[in-house]
Amino acid sequence: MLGAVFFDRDPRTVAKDLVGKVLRRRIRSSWLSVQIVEVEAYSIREKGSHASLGRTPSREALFMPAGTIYMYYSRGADSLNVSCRGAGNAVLFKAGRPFTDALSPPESLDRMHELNPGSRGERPLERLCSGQTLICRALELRVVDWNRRTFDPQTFFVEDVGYRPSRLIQARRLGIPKGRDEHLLYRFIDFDRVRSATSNPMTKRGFKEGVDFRILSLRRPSANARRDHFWAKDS
DNA sequence: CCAAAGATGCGCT
DNA sequence: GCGCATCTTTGGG
Repeated sequence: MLGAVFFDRDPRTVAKDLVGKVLRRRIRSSWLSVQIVEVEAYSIREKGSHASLGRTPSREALFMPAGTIYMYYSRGADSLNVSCRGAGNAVLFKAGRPFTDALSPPESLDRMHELNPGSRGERPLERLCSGQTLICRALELRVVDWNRRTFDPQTFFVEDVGYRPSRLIQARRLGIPKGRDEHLLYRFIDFDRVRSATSNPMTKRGFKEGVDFRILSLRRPSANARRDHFWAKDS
């Protein structure tokens, strides 16, 4: 299980490292699993974040220690975040892909389809968790149960299963109104699994490489050199 | 009251 | 495959 130490870092670093990790959720006796495909980072220092709107009871989790679950309800559905280093900083889980292994056998997929049925027939497996609220539906995660709580190895946690993406797409975040730091490239998508992401920045009309998105290769040259290069243009 | 880190269907290019 | 209207439910002004 990834603990507080994992989340006690810059939310952009946490977001990048979360791509490929697996959400584990126990419903009664069966474990449901979703591998993370897309994540967004939010900082209190920019206007896209909920934290920048002020500290209120419903946003309190954002200001609690790194690793605290922040859930909110908007437009008829729940969304999942985790607080990171720096009061008000967090990552938002945007999309994932159903995952099976010894802990979550193929039958677990049936349970997820039940929890998140399509309005017209069963969803394609590849699109079952391709949205922030779809993840929450498929894993039965709700604000009343999980907001302000921490991960728990008995019922809900994040696991490193050893998967390492070869490339990430770094892009603008979704749903950020104009003037709210919408240009920041704080969204990260597994290049090889973009079909399970909310949308594909590379094929979006009007999106230009180097402005609206960029490709990060995660081959193994100096991690520090990479990081400096990637973030050199941030304010 | 109404905007909100959204999702869906339907119509189009 | 994309854009836009429409549906959604709650917290906060």
